Amino acid sequence: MAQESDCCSFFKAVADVNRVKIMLLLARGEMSVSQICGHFKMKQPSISHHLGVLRNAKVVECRKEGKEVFYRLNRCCVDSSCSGFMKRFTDKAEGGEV
Amino acid sequence: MAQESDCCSFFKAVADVNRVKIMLLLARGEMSVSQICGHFKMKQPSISHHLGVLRNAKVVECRKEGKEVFYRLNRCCVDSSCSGFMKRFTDKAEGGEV
DNA sequence: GTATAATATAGACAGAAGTCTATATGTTAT
DNA sequence: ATAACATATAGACTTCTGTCTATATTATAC
Repeated sequence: MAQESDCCSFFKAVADVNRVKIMLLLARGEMSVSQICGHFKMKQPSISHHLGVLRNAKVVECRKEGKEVFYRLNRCCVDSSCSGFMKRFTDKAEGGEV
Repeated sequence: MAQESDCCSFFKAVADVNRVKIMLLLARGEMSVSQICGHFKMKQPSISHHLGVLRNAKVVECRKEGKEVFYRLNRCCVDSSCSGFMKRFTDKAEGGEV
């Protein structure tokens, strides 16, 4: 099925405290990078790095407006990844090959 | 709330392909360490290491029987961690402090 | 054009994490 | 007590990851 890498890209993205904090911020609404930076001690490049990880994992999406980039949470990704993951452990069909 | 560390211990545990594979195996039922080893190329100490990570995160539980240790999946942990995590992003109350 | 601002990228570095070999611990059998 | 087996732990090594500084990129303003 080779689905582990996908599932893991989500979970790896979410396995960092600062990234979860960013996600919680974005859960309140769209935010520019500098606005996000305002909530952390980390430097801007570190924030950009985390946003990149979240973006690659489809956990957040962004849109450009002028010189700013606005990020928003992709709740669908969070929900489907979590739900899908749970399901894998109740679905008896899986586990045949590992 | 300082809940991030807990949530992250689960997600860190789950953010590794081999650990997810172990979990999928255990979803089929209780298994001894050597049985688990039989499904991987990794050496036994590596398996034990991963089991330790999963155990610390409460993702699996174990019981000793003679010289063998049987591990089983703690579905409750998986479900509550995933559900709880999803909830944090729909619950508007959170996000006040980060 | 140059300057300034917002974000991303590159590279260095430290610390975390995964895998290995070797060994310790604990359990059963002889 | 000794041996054999199952599992865990310790330590070394390598790779991955998070953070930083410095710089590149892109957009606006002058």
